Amino acid sequence: MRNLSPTAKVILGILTLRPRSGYEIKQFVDRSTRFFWTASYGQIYPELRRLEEAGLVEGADEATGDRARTTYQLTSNGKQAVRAWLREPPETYELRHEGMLKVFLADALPPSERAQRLLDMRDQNLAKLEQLRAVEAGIPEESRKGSTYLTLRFGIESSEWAAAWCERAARQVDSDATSRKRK
Amino acid sequence: MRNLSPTAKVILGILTLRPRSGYEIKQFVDRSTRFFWTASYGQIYPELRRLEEAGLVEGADEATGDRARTTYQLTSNGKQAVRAWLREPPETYELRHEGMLKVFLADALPPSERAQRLLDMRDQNLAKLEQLRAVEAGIPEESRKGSTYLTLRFGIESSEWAAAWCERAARQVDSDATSRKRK
DNA sequence: AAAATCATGTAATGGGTTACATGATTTA
DNA sequence: TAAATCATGTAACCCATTACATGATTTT
Repeated sequence: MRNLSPTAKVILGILTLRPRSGYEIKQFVDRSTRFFWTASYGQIYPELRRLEEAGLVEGADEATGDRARTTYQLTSNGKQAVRAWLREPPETYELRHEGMLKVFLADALPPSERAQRLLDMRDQNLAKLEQLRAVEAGIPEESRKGSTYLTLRFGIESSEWAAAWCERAARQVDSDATSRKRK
Repeated sequence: MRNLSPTAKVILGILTLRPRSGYEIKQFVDRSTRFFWTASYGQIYPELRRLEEAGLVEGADEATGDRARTTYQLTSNGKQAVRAWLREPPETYELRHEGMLKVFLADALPPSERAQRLLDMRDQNLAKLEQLRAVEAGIPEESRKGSTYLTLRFGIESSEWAAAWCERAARQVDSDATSRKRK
C-alpha cells in the first residue's frame, strides 16, 4: 500500500469518527481542521474514489429520493492504515505566513511605519482567535474534552500568546523609533 | 501592475536588503525566511525573469570568467511595489501541520498511545527550536536587532511556548488515561 | 585531481483552489 | 415560490517541488 496523499490523511482521519459523505467531510473540515489542514471539494471527491479503489474506504448509497448521497466508512484495511499513519512521527509542517514576512521586511519602511507590521500580525491573530472562540462557543460543556477539543485549546492559547507577543514587540519597536527621532 | 505572485513577494522583499543573484536569493531564503516562506530554484529563476520583464527588477551581468552570474536589484517601480505591498494588511496564512492533525485524531488510538502524539508534536517543536538557535548562534552580537532578528526571536519563543504546551497537555492526557484504567 | 560550491536553468509531476455546472430537497 | 442548503462533480489554472542537466571555479 503506497503512501497516503495529504488529502487522504484528513479524509481517513475524519472517517475514524463516523461515516460521512464527501459533502459532510468538507463541512467538518471547515469547522475543525481548517486551521491546520485544509481540503477542497476538488480534492475530496476524486480522493474518495481513489481510496475506495484502493480498498481503504467503502461507499454506501444513501440517496434521498432523487438526491444522490454516498456515505463512506473505513474498511478494516482503512482502519489499519490510519492507525499505522498516526503512529508514525509527523513529517509535514508547512507554513506560509505573510504577516511574518512583512514583519521580517519592515526595515524597508520608514521607522514610523514599522510597528504597524507587528500590529497587523497581532490583528491577524486576534481575528483567528475570534473565529476559534466562536467554534468553542458552539461546543456544549460536556463535549469539551478529547483530542479534538485539545487542538482547539491549542489554537486559542497560541493565538493569544502570539497576539500578546506582537503587541509587546510593537511597543518596543515604536519606542525605539521615537527615541531615535528625539536624539 | 497586476498582483505579485507569492514568490515575487519574497524575491522583491529580499532585494530591498541588497542586490543578489538567484543563487544568493535561494541561499538567503534557506537561512532565514524558510520557516514561514519558502522558495525553490524552480520558482526563483523564472520569476526573476518575469519581474525583469515587468520592470520591477533589473539584472546586471557579473560573470566571473566563464561562470555566468546575474545580480538583480530593484528598479524604482520595484521599490514602490514592495512598499505598497508591505503596507497592505497581510492576507496569506496557510498552515499544514501534520503533528496537529495527529493530535486531533489521537482518540482513534488506544488511550495509552494518545499522549505520544503530543510528545511527537513537542519534539517537532524542539527540533525547530534547535535549528533556530543554530541560526541565532551564527549572528554576531551587534547584528541582533532589526526586523529580521525580531522574527527569529518570535520563532524561538513561540517554539518554546508550543513545546511546553505539548508537554503539559501530554502529562494531562497521560494521567487521565492511567486514572481511568485504575478505576 | 577530486570534491565542494557557485551558478543557472528546465521538464515532469504533484497537489491544490476556484469557478463552473447541475440538480434535488428543505425551509422561510 | 423563492431562497437556502444538500450533494456531487469537473476543467482550467496556479503554484510548487523534485530531479535532472550542465558547466565553471574554488577549495582540499
